[in-house]
Amino acid sequence: MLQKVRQQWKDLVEAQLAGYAKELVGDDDAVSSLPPLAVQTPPKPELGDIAFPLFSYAKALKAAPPKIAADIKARIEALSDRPAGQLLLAGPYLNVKIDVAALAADLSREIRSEGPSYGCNEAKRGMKVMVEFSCPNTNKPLHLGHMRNDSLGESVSAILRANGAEVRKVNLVNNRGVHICKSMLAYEKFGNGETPESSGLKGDHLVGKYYVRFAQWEKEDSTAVEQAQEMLKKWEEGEPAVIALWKKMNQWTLDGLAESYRKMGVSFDKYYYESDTYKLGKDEVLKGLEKGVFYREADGSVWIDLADIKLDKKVLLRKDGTSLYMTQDLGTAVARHEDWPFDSLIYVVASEQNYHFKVLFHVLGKLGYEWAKNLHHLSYGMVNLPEGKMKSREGTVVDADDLVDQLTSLAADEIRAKEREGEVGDVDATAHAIALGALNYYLLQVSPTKDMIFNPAESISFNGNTGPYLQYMGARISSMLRKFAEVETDYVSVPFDPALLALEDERELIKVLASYPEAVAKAGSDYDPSVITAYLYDVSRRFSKWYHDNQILKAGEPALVKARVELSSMVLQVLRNAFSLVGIPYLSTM
RNA sequence: GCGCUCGUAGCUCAGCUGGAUAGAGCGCCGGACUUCGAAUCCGUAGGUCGCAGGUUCGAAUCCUGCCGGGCGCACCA
Repeated sequence: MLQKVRQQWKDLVEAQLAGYAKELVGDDDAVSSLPPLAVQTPPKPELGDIAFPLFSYAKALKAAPPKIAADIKARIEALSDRPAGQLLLAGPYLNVKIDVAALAADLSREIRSEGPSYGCNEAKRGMKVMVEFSCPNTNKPLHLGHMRNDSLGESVSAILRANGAEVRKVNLVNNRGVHICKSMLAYEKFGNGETPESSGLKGDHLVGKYYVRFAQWEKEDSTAVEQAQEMLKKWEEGEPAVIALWKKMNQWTLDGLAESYRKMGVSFDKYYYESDTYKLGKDEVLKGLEKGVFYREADGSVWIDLADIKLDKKVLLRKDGTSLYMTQDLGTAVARHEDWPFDSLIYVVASEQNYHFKVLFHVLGKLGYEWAKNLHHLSYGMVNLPEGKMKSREGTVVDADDLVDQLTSLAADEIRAKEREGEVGDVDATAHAIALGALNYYLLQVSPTKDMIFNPAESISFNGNTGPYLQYMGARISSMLRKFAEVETDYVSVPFDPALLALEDERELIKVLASYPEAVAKAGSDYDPSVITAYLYDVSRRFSKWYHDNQILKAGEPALVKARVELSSMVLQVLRNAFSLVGIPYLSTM
């Protein structure tokens, strides 16, 4: 919306620059070789709303930028038909102060008619995008690292939907392998038939307990790992007792994970299990061999030479003909494309695997899959603690369930401390929503590629730049609108007059609201939820300052009340829309 | 050693497709509640944007080198 206004002015200035160049220099070459016009935002509101820096035209036009700015300004002002707004000179910049009242009028209409879909666009209309995330192991519960993954996966999926894509969220559960056998073995040896029911432990925590137990036992018995490998062999041979134990324990974990996901607001359209996919890919590799894009070593193993992307050689099939991680991922990608012919597939996986995905995508391209060029690895950095890395051996791993519970109980304490139980109604549900808002916002605030430090003390703070702060702004506006609703009948005949929103804070707020669609588009093309979190904070901060300094319901003049209420309700709609993209539950009271 | 990645205020982070005095939050210090919910708002202090070159009218932003942190470099996943 703001984009449109900007473009309008850009076209106009560009056209005038061309005309000006022709007059000044005289030939068409001078016109066609003009540098492109940059569009910027002035650093201070009093300098205008749109800025056109003219430095780069000095050479071509043989004139000083301030003079060019002045001349272009004069030319535009001489036009009879031009967009509403005012031109300002600021040295080498030609700035525009746009007609914010007109913008506000359009914005109000648009937000009212589009509601929850205000900000959405059609950029990816018709595109099928698969998003893979979470991918837990079935030998332990989720921890903080998974939470960053899940937050990103959910958020990116929502963002892509807002950009018009058809999204399918998928999970690939890692339910087989030696590490799974380790917890099985330890359970067999030390479990004494314990169950989630008998122990009172959540299934995934119970299984995790035996994974830890294995690590302990491994130190006492040097044959432990060997025994686990034997168990894996039996699993692969389908030995009934092993399969039965595997099924039982996997189910415990999966039930536990399902509960964690529910608690975290995470869901999937489809689950894939590695036990079904781990043998895939062999055919793909053999096809590649036929095509001559791979080669076979004397020992029978199959390789690809990655010299063309300046990497080493990589094994794709073992000498005994069995699959590897890479083989599996090749096969899984192909199988999924057959399942659901996506245009693009996004893997939300930690940056440790950058190399793996670089190779995977390249190999798929070599195999001739044209969709390979639309595969994307959404790589994210580690989550560390203030003391350093999380280490399972040192017991510093932050458990996902514990964290959510802890935050929920702190939020509940806060509600009680503020004596808001009555207004809030369901304290637990509200506290839980606050906990999720706090967590998702904290995790999504940081650019995905960067490692981040998770400071528990800071994450549980509900003040400052936090999820609850944003939720609070939403709740405040809702509260105010409820009050307004009681007297709304008095205002039905009062029209919304956007010209009354002339304060600087109001102008800025309107512009920010009008730029929301651009934030959604950028978040979508960059696969970056932090664009939305930053946007949310910007809107909230501006709103709270304005709201603090100015009265809304008590503004006096009915027309002014109406205008400010209208602005507030626009802010609320945008907040809610953006909340839904980053996993922050909206609360009408808190 | 090679590759990828990050290095901005005491701490946690924005800003990075080059542009006008580098921004927030936390913390510190100091203000604002008989007034639409103070989970709020305002103000002060705090930065050679890792270092050195280069490109440019202009560099936190682009290029090169160096230094420092992280990750990766298995016929493991």
